[in-house]
Amino acid sequence: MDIREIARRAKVSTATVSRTINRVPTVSPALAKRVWSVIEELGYYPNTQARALVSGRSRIFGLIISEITNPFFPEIVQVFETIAVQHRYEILLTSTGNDPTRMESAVRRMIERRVEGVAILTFGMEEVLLEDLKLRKVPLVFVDVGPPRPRVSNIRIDYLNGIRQAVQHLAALRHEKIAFITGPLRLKSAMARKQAFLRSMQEIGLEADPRLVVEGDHTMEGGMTAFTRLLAGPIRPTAVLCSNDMTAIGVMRESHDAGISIPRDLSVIGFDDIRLAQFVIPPLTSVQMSQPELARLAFNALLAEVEREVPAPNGTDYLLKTNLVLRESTALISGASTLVEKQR
Amino acid sequence: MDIREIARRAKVSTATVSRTINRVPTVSPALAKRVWSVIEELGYYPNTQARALVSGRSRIFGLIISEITNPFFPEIVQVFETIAVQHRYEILLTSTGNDPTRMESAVRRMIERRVEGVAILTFGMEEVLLEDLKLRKVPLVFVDVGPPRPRVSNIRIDYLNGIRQAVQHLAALRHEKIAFITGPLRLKSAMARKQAFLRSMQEIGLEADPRLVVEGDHTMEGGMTAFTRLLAGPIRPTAVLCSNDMTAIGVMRESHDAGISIPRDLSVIGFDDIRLAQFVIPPLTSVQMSQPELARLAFNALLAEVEREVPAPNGTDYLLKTNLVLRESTALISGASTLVEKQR
DNA sequence: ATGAAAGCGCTAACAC
DNA sequence: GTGTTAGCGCTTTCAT
Repeated sequence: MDIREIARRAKVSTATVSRTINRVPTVSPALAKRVWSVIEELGYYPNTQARALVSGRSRIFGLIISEITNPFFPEIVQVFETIAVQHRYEILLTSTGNDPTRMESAVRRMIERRVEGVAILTFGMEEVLLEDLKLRKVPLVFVDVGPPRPRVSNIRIDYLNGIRQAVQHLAALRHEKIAFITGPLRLKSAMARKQAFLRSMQEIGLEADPRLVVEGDHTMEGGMTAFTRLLAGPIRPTAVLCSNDMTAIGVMRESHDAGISIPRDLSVIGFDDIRLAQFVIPPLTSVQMSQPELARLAFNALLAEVEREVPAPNGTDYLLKTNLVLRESTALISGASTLVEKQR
Repeated sequence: MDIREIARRAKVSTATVSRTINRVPTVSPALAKRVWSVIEELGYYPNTQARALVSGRSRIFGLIISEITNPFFPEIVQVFETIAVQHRYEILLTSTGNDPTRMESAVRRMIERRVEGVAILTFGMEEVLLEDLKLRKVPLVFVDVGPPRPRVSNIRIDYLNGIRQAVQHLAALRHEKIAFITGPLRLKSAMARKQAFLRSMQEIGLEADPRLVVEGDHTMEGGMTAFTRLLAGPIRPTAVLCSNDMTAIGVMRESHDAGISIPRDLSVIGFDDIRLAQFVIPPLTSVQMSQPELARLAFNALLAEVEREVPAPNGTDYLLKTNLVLRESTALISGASTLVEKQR
């Protein structure tokens, strides 16, 4: 069953059927009605590959993330997909696991399917592997790390805002010995978080003791290890700020095993505000980097680029703010029972 | 750049280029080499839509799940995708949120893209909405609920095996007042779990008190509510088995708020063994329904159906076992310090 | 073993 | 307004 079959039965040309389906306004209502009724009757659905072939538009966007099993990403995927469907786009999803081989194969698949744009939300720096896409002038959107080029957009994260709030929140609770567990420092995003922490401490005249800044790797296990090192060190922190939520969850886990009660003995703050942060016990205070918002920005960046006639010479920048969300993992240093009130 | 360009530069016909790309063995090595080198040089990638159009094979499978943000699904998506890529398939992913409208739109999109098969892993019963797919003889694979039809396969879950292990584990720890929090009972999978619980209790001569069986909805909030109802009831359970992990996490959360210590005062067991089960405090003992295995079965079912010449009249059944995974949320009823040893 | 050519299902330019 | 028709980029007979 194809467009000709419909044309025959509706006694019109294939062009009219095509116009009807694409809602071209010049089709007379009478004919349109006849065509639609045949379409309904036969349960006809146009063939996307054929449409894509002739129109030169696949209506597919690529979405590259690190790992769908990393709790940071599912919500991004969900929102991205929802918006895509609303705009009649399909998405080609790939988890690369930061494996260059998989990244390469993802790029090949995307080119073969002729994606109209790709969002690279890995926070990594596999930029080189994307040469093939750039060559083809496929619109790209990165987080923080995209090069200044036409058709390459960037979502800039304002790490400082939320981290400053976190530090000031801890300071307000009388904490001074505040530790920071970083992410893998080869990641620009991890480095930026660390810098934001140091700066925030300095701003309020607190010294960020180098012995209280240890490197993690953004996993729960990494958080556990890092916290163990912290405990073994010369200074016992009363609060610890983590470069992401999984790290913070590792700290909570390790604290529990070590008999340290949160928030009574130790205040903990995460970063990202993944959903899981609400589920742990106690619910984790975290610096929110809105995943829905990130997904929305990424999609809109691609869509804007696709629709733009003349691309900006250095791409476009978008800004994503971060904000502290208070829950129950922080308290006054005294260890008194005064818990910080829940925000929600 | 297209296949003609390659043909021209390699001084062969487009047919030869096509054969080379598709590794048809009759192409002479000399020509093949020439063709490949032109392909490399120009960075040519064949256009998938054109191939799909002429070959009639899209090399796309649909994957329908409830919600990617439900921690049960990310690993399934990950494994399904990985296997798909290995077989040069792409996947069209949809979260329906059990919303019939979204289900309908998903089906339409999948037909328009001419998917070669669809895995429906929603544990729901939106079967009616899939009529259009069945009409087109698209291979389908369900969990438990697929009708006996050609080209419709089923993955049958052996709920009893794991739930029996869970009940016997609790019994071995001297628990007798064992509660069960069900899922939404309109779901066949939730009903099957409940039945498995009742039967397991009966098998070992324990009475499943109806007042200890309450309905939840497979969410954390539902687990909290259900457990509250349990606490308000006439009998105080010493152990609670939950229809899924999120429910169990709700119970843990509520227990924490109520000052009930797990596993000292209450043993808790979940179902599904999502990754999150390892992250909560204490790590949750759970009945594992292997998500990688489920994904693998689903993919292979579709692939087998695509490659089968003559479909089995009533589809094919596959079996997925369940097994108890011991962690730290269960203990002897005495409340003594004897913790069950970790399995890993 | 290789090439010429038909055609997959659709859109869009052009003609009326 | 509506129809005719030439492709979109590829695979696949059918000749040779």
